[in-house]
Parts: sequence; structure tokens; C-alpha cells
Amino acid sequence: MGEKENKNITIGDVAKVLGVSKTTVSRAISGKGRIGDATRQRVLDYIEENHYRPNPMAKGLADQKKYNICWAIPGDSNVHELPFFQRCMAGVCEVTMATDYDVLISLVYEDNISHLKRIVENRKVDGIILGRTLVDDMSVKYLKSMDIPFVTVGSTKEKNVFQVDNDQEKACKELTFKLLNRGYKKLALIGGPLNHVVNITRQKGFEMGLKAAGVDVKADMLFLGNKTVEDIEKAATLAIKAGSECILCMDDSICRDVILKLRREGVSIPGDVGIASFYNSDLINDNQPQITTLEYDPKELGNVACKTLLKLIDGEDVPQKSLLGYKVLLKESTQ
Amino acid sequence: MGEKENKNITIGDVAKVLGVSKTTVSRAISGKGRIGDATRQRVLDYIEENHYRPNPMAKGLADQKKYNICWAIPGDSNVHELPFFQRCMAGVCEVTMATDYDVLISLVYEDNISHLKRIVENRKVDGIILGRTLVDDMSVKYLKSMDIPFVTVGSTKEKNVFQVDNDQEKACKELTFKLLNRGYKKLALIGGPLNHVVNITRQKGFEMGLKAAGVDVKADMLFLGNKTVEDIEKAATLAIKAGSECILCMDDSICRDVILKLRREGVSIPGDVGIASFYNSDLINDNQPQITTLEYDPKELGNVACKTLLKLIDGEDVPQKSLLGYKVLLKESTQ
DNA sequence: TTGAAAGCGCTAACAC
DNA sequence: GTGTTAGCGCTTTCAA
Repeated sequence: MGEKENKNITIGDVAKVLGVSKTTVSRAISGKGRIGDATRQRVLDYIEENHYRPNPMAKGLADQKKYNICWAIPGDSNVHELPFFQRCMAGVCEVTMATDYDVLISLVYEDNISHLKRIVENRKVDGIILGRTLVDDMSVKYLKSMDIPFVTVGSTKEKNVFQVDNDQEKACKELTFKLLNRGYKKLALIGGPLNHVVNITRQKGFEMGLKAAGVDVKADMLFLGNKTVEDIEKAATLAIKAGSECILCMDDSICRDVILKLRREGVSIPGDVGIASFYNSDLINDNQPQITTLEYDPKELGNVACKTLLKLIDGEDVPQKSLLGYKVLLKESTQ
Repeated sequence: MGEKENKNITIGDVAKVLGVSKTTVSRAISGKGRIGDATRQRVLDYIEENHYRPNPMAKGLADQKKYNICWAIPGDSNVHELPFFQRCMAGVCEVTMATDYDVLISLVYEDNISHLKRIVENRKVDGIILGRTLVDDMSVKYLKSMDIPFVTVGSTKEKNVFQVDNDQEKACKELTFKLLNRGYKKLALIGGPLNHVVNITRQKGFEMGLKAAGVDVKADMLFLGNKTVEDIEKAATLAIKAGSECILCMDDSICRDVILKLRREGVSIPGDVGIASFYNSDLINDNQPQITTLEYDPKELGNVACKTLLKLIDGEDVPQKSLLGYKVLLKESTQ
């Protein structure tokens, strides 16, 4: 108690006390420009002791940057997708923590990206990370037209877009192939909305897996574009009726619905039919029996996306597409 | 095509073209200060046509504001809490949309609020919304000490804190009372971590409901502070064994676990035992049978919290505590 | 009603 | 190696 000098101290204050110029202080902080070791240390020490914090507005105004990036995620996403976005965002924050940047939120909708537009046009951020990609993505097109750095989590067919994704095609191919090798002959694939790029990719991987095992794609069963729980349950019923030996679910949410449906119908897993999912999550990973799935690391996705964006902002070279790894977890559901 | 004048136009540019001073343009935009109707309109028209956008950094520097607020949520929250925070955040964004403010994310942990500290100390925001409250909340204490406007979603015992919450005490009391009136004699309450204020509040409401119906609190069963699924399942089993006629679950996540457990044990709802939850969500609202619950509106919570914060930032008077409504939904699970 | 000018806190030429 | 100075784009006295 006693001293109450909470008033924000500026670079000028520091300079005055130390008897140097503002420039010198600035140089000591930024590390740019020539400055004597002794002087620098003196400034740094003083700053440390007195908790000097640069004013982000002043810095931003001077160097024409905002020191904020935008994390744009669907505002209408399925409840079950939330954990993915949350973890991914944690990965982003982890990276920004070590920099001067912070993360601004934007909620985008499939047919309404006005929130994103506002943030970009008001120049509140230096770059954007798009949390997911659609087949015909308004956000991607808009950002390309605005000539602002951005990277997508998820793939896109648009040209000249920086993308970070797991190698889902390869992953799905591998899992499909392994299942076929385990002796399953007739595979069904139950999938979600076809305007999500990820669903297209997974389908492709699935078909590649079939081909690799010499199975005719047409011989197998595709139930795609399901939107509601009812759609999915219907697909599950049809798959069973058609004699499917193993049902591949395009994501964990679908998988959960299928499992619940089969349980209600008295269909045993893996006794009557095998089950596997192309995405693992808390939703299904404590299921009995344990489910065969693909595992990705959403946090790493956020990490890499953020690092990529920051490099992009700094004008550094980055690969157009970063493909991250995956794990194939073979479990009891496909014995 | 042809003209490519995407370079950001400034207040000075506008002034020059219109043959007025920067001051005049500024006044036309802000509405502050005296200015002729004709002049103002002329400026406004020009600005509209030429898509002038004020530079947030310059504005921020000049008036010492950041035009950002912080939305601080737990980084380690239970998967099942995510939808709540997401909806709540949508409510916040809805409000900021109509203002100059944007929303900066901060992930806080029960024992680590360094991310929040960084944002506050770097002066990146004008105020903070805390997404939840703990019994002994580091974030609340820290923010109080920093003398920066903030409001909590959820209640707290700390003095002089602006809070927005549903009237959970009253809600829980009402539901408990109604259940007792329906003929249930022996109620059990299964609850989560006791360091969450919301759980304390709900417990209190429960006990008030008992008292209101003339039931001795001690005569009933409290299973509190459960953290894991195993804890909850154990509690459910004990409640049944002890002859509970109706189990009240403190939230939807607990409720879901209890339902699944009972189903596995072959206990029928509501045949053998009634079930109710103090929080409704997608997790349970498509359950068969339908579950008796309390319903709140997370989005409205975000709305009110954000409006409150913005007023606080503007120095306006706001009530210290805003209590929002609720609905009691009596369903099949407590027939 | 309007304008000139100072200033917000920081950066970066350009001297010395 | 260090200081001077001129901005960055906006707000806000204070004059006119």
C-alpha cells in the first residue's frame, strides 16, 4: 500500500527517467537498430521493474498493424462439432500466447458472413483463420477478394489458399483398406452434409481404400448427405437390411447415432455388424464396445494454422498446404 | 475493373476532397459538436459512397479506448458445457455487432489465468465478460484488483461485482416444490463440483424447495461434489438403494450419465424412479422418456451481460445483479 | 458553424 | 551508439 502509480507509464516516461531519448527506449524494446549493450540493459531493467507495457494502439497506429487475428467459426455448428473447434482454438491461443497477437472471434454462417466482413473491413485484424471449409465457401471467396492473409483449417479446392488439414484422404483409405483386410466384405458408408469439404474428402479416401483392396465401389453402399438423426437412423437400417457387414461412419456424431439406433434394434456390435468411425471424440471413445476410429489432433491443427498465419502476416514463405498426421485405432467394434 | 483505389481512405482524404477540415469530418461522423446539417449530410454521403472506415487504432489511440471486450471462458471445460458457452457467446456477439466493439477470446483455467492477465495488462480490451464463476475465483479477484470493468455470467459472493444470472435459486426451489407436490416423497440430489458457484446455488434452491413443502432436508439425500462419471453412477446406485423416488440432477451432463446408468441397470423411468434435471440441453432433450427440466436461455445471458458491460464501460449506471427468467418443464420422466 | 493545431504513444528515417 | 523529428489517423480544445 502507499504508492498508487497505476497510471500507464509510457515510453516517454521511461526515457525521461533514464535520461535517454524515446528512440533509445524503443530500440531497446524492439531489438531493432543499433544500441549499446549497457544502455539496452538499463532500459530493459527499468521496464521490467516498473511493469512498462507498450500501448498496443500506439504501436498499431505507428506500424500499421493490429496485433489481432480472427478465429472464424460456424455460429450454427452442430453441438457435437463444438469440442473440435474448442480444442483447435486452444491450439491457436497457445501460439498467440508467445507473441503480441490476440484472438478475435467471428461467427460465420453458411449463408451469412457479415460478422466476418465487419471485422475485416473495420481493419481489426491482421489475418484470419477459418475453422472449417465448405465446398462453395463464401468466406474463402470473400477473403481472397479482400487480399488479406488467411489460412483455413480444412481443405478447399480454391486456388492459392493456405490450408492446414489432417491427411484425411490417406487416413480414410488406410482404415477402409485395413477393414477389408480383416475380412469384412460388404462395407457401408454413412455420411453427413455434402457441402462440407471434409465429408467429400473422407468419401474419396473410402473409395480409394476399396479400390486398393480390389473391391468395386459400386458393390458397396453409400448413404451420404444425411442431415438429421432420422436420416442417419434410416441409413443405418437400410445398411443392415442390405447385408452390410461393417458400417463406416463419416464422423463421431453419426457414429453415435448409428450405435444408439442399432442398440435399440437389438443389433449387436461387433457380433452382427462391425462399426467404425472416421473421427474420434469424447462422444464415442468411452463406448462399450470400444469403437474403431481415426484419431486426429485438433489442437495441433490450431497450432500449425496459427503459426502459418503469423508467418504469412510477416511475409515469410509458407507451404500452401500442411498435411498433418493421424492414427488408426482398431478396436473391439470391428473384431 | 480499372480503378484500384483500395488504399485505405482517411479522414484527411475526405476533408480534402470535400474542401472542409478534418475536424468537420470527425464531427459529422461522431455526431459530437456543432455542425451544419448540410455539411454533415455532404460528409456522410461521401463517406458512404467511398466506403470510408475509421482506423480503429487511430481512434483508439486518440480516445484511449480499445473497442474490444474480452470473452473469458474455461479452457478445460467439460465437453457438455461447451454448447452453453457457445450460445452465450453468440449472444455477446449479437450485441457487439451493433457497436464498434469486437470480442477477444481468453481461455482461463481454474489455477491459471495468465492468458487473461496478459490481455488485461497489455490493455487490449476495455472490459471483460467472465463466462462462469467459481467459489473462490482467481479471475474475479484479479479483475477487481485491476480496476477494469467486468461482468460475470453466473453469480458470485464477491462484493461489488456486476453479475448476470438466471434466477436459479428460485427455479430450483420451484421445481423441487412441484415435484414434492406431485407426490414424490423421497428426493435425491446428485450434483457436480462444489467449487462451481452454480452448483451451490442450485443446492440451495433445492433445499428451499424442500423446506417450502415442509420436508426436512436431512431426510433427503444429497450426493454432491461428483467429478467423474464413476462418481455419478455410484451416486445413482446409492440413491436407488436408499429408496429415492425421484432423482434430481444438478445439470444435464449428470442427468445423462444417470439415465444411462439406470437404463443399464434395468431401472425404469418413470416407473421405478422419477428423474429431473436442473438444466436442459440437447444432451437430454431428445431423450425417451422426455425429461423434466429447468430451461434457461444462454443467448439472452450473453446478451444482457454484454449490454451491461458496454454500459459499464461508458460509465452508465447498471444494476449490480441482473436476474433472468427460467421455465419449469414438467415432462414424462416425473409422471 | 467551422478550422488550426496540439496531442494520444509509438516507430523509423535521418542526422550527429 | 544516440537523439531529433516527422509522421501514423483520429479527437478535442480553443479561436475565429
